[in-house]
Amino acid sequence: MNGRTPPPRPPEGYDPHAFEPFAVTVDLAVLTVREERLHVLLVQRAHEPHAGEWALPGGFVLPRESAETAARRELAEETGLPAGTVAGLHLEQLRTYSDPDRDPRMRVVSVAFTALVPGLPEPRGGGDAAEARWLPYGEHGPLAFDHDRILADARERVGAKLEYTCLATAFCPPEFTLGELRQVYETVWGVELDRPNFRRKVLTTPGFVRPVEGPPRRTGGRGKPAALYRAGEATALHPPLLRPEGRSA
Amino acid sequence: MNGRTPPPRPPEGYDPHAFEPFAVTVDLAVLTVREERLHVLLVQRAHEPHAGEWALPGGFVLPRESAETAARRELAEETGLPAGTVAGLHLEQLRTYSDPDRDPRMRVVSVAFTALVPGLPEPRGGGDAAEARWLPYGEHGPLAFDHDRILADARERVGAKLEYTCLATAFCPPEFTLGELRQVYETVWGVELDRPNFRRKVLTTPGFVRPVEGPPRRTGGRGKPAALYRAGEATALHPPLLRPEGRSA
DNA sequence: CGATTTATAGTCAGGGTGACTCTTAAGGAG
DNA sequence: CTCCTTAAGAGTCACCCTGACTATAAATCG
Repeated sequence: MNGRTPPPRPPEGYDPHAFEPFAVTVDLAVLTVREERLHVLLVQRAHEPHAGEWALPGGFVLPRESAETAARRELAEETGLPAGTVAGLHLEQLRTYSDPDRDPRMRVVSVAFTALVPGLPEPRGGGDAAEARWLPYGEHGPLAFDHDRILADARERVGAKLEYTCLATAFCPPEFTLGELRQVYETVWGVELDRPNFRRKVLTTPGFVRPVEGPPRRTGGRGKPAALYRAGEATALHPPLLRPEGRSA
Repeated sequence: MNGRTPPPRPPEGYDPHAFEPFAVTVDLAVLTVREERLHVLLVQRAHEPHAGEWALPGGFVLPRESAETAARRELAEETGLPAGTVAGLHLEQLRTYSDPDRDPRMRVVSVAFTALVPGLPEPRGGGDAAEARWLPYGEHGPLAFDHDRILADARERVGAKLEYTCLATAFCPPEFTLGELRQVYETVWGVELDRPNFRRKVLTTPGFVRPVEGPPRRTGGRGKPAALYRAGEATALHPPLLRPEGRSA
């Protein structure tokens, strides 16, 4: 904003229709961990341009919406999740992409968000998407527009945030085992972590997780049953949980 | 972006003038360390709304500009710095503010940037600003629009980035002493750091700083002359340099 | 049943950090 | 000139966190 007079070209006053308008959209990089792999929610575009290609879900910001509101609305529309569930999801602004040529039709500025979801509600492909699916990160052809870059930025941001926040619990269901939590780190970072050391770090960080009363649960698979935990009240991680080698995969 | 059809209301096709447009602006939180205090570059608004009030510098994104380009252009215009100097400055996208009511005139979405500058070129108040000045952080009345929030977000972001990046050198002139570098941390974080420990940490982090050949320089004030350093090639800090107590001032 | 897999407990050495002391080299006050 | 103040820079020491590693318990699978 700013009370500046509008841009010199075109030079008129404040008539909203007097100069070339910008369209504002949101794009969503929705990530989840599924079958020990990082997955992304993608939609197949129904219209030109880039019809038939895969893209991040998203859409236009409505006249009376903030970008955050629009992002939650689009997320609910595209995934078919009930609005109540979407309201509780971790949604974070990533950055804004404003290259003048990023959309061939007109000037479109897009505010990108990152969403981390635990369960895997199979999407329904509502709205303008021909189809919506979870695809393993990296196992999709080039995405439409500049979505490959947005997605890469999202993954990098999430990987970095795992180091110094308690964000990893956002990938897990309400009750989870330490093994599941460790899986999140290993999947996003693309590394293997030492089980006992990871356990010690998580349990000695106050407020990271809270144990759940009651009997342990069988993971359904092999191995000794693991205790269940819930996300704690802490949001930051001091000291941080650094990934093994400076950079991620 | 997204090839979605434009929003249902108004429901037309892709005629850029057919629906209510958004204006897109940039706002700049330009920070520096001056006389052992954090300072912000502010401008006094010349026009309504909020005429006469202090605000962050910024302005409209032009039709063929990206937000980053617009931010550098506005920074040069408002501060009077030569374009070459501005090109080398550290400029980073903070986040985008899109509340529907943040500007009373029309729908304005603003991409906020944070800039860190070393020296203190006294600004000239060009452009639409009645005046431009460096003001100590916090010692300014409420700012126009939602600029107080933007500024607070910028300070928090910068404080966090000092922990795990080499960003602090962006506050320093090309050649600086470790005392000046330490001042940056102390000023932004609002804490006192142990001199020997800070020195050890900086010097043992590969690529953080590089010593400058030649004689040491007198700081002009009292105390033993300090050796000079330049910024190194490293950008990340592994392990990080954590502030004493979880949160900043 | 034994092999495998995973959870969980525990040990141990090394590195980084916080707290601290000491010396050196400037400027300022008398 | 001398003493005091200030800050740079060198060095010590103990503690905590971490990575590497071993061991045990409890489940599934063949």
